Amino acid sequence: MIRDELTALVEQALAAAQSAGDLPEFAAPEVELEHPQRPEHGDYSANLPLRIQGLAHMKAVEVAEALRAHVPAHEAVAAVEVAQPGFLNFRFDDGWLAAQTPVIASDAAYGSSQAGAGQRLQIEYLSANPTGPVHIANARGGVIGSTLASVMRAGGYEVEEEYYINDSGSQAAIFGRTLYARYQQLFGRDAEIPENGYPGEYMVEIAQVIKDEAGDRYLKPEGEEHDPALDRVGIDAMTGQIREDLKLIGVEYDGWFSERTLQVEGGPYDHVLSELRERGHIVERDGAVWFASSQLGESKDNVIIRSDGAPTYFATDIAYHYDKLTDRGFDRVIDIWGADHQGHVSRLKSSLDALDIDSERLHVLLYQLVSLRRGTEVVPLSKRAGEIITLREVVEEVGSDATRYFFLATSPNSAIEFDLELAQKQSEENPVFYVQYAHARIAGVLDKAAGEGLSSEGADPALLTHEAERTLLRKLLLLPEILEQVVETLEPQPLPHYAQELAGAFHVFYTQCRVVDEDNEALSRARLLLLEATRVVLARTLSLMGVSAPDQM
RNA sequence: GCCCUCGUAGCUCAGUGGAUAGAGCACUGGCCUCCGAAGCCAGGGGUCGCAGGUUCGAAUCCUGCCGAGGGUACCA
Repeated sequence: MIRDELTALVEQALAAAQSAGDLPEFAAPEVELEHPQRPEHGDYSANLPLRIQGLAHMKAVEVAEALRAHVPAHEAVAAVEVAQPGFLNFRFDDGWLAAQTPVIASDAAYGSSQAGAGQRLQIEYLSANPTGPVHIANARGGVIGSTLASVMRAGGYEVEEEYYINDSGSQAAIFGRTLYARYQQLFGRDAEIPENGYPGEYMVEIAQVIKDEAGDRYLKPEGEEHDPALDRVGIDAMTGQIREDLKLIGVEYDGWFSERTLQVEGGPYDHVLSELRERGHIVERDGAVWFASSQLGESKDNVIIRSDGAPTYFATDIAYHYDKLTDRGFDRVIDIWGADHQGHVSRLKSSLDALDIDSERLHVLLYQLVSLRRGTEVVPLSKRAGEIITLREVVEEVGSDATRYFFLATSPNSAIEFDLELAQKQSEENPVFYVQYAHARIAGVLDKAAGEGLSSEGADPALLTHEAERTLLRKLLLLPEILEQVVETLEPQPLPHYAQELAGAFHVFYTQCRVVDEDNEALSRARLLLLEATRVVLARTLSLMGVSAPDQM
């Protein structure tokens, strides 16, 4: 991308200035260019002179002058200027800028890179317990995860998206007991929902579906334990519903991984346990088996097998990550978790290190929790509370595009509040429509032009000299940098903000520059080309966010 | 108590070492005989929680304090 080329110019200027004796020899920090806020400061700015003034024992402005004298010529650069208190500013050449239009317009994958080429990356996200429907707070992880997956693919990674199904353990057991109670009730028995069970109505619906399909196959004599096969049927039904609900917001996985399969004889769970035991990381105490994590600098030990013989979530999670990072051979794994799992990060990483797996290959991205409100009233989110606001309900009211945009535009580090009462209103005011409207407008103009027999064929981009045209072009050139930033920080929020800026630049252009003009066909063709380039970048940005790019609204 | 995250315009939030801190919503005023007014233009509104420190330069980094959310289970 252009920024890297200009960065190289500064590095070359430094080396040349030093070898010419205009600057003393010293090891300089890495050169980084930034975008000045004010247009009069140019398109890119290097603060290197300010950072090395001490090393050079010179005033920053003098350093900048020495560098400027050695900056090699470049087709994209019209001017290199020194500004107080010691910046080195670069200004684009208008001809070069305009010439980027056809390059962008013809590259549907504009902004892609090969940063992750040859690396297999797994992103695991959402993975809500399959003990109830997906609710709106779960959706935040789904939107972040699916967007990151798209962006990482654009960054050259080979990406697999996975949902980890917690189908064993105590929550699954309680789910099974609740389901059996509901199932029995359908046969007229006076069964009670267990304490800490799942009282929601959806359990009745699942029981009904099972009864419709299997009749009384799972009905045992009163007082007898229920058939564990019922649990699996129930979990499968719930998982199927989750899968369908997530499609509503454009979340689809490459794989669904069952926690239970880790525990087969001789599987990852057995292996990890014996491996940890051999390496001396296991202690037994109070009838339970512990991972001796305090020896590894953790604040405490952690139970991995409870005194009732059942593995904890932590134990199977070690096995799960072992499986991903060794057996399945991913180079990197990204887990996206709600902040309520924050305490789990450090002990999981320490367990991987204990198994000689470099825990740096695992990135856990935490997002702060979503709270729900209806007006001034706080709505509880727990599945074990009666009321559940499902993702499906919210999406049907607010729409997938507005929901995704809402979750993408805020930093994962900020807790957010979803107000159901304002959801509809907020959706109408959602900036996503501002962006989509830009896309629809472009489609409309291209359509009109085609109707009049006009196209961008043979366009001369050098005619794009209007201030609004150049501003728009400058925005188009930013996409590669935005994608690189998301790949590096694993935070998606630059995408929607960029989309909004780009749409804004387009709307200004549209207001000031008439595209289809019978009296000036050459200019019309050039502007149509600019529209095509803008459409490529807008559509690409929206597509990476999982938001639709409509031709009409 | 200890650990993690947050505190920026009336509201919702961007901005994580640069030059005069931004956007959307809300508010005030203006712009459609002309490609979509879901748009554009102009305006008001800020001690960037508080106090120190580091730096040529701090909303951004460090320390302390205040406030909010989360964690600190033989739940997941």
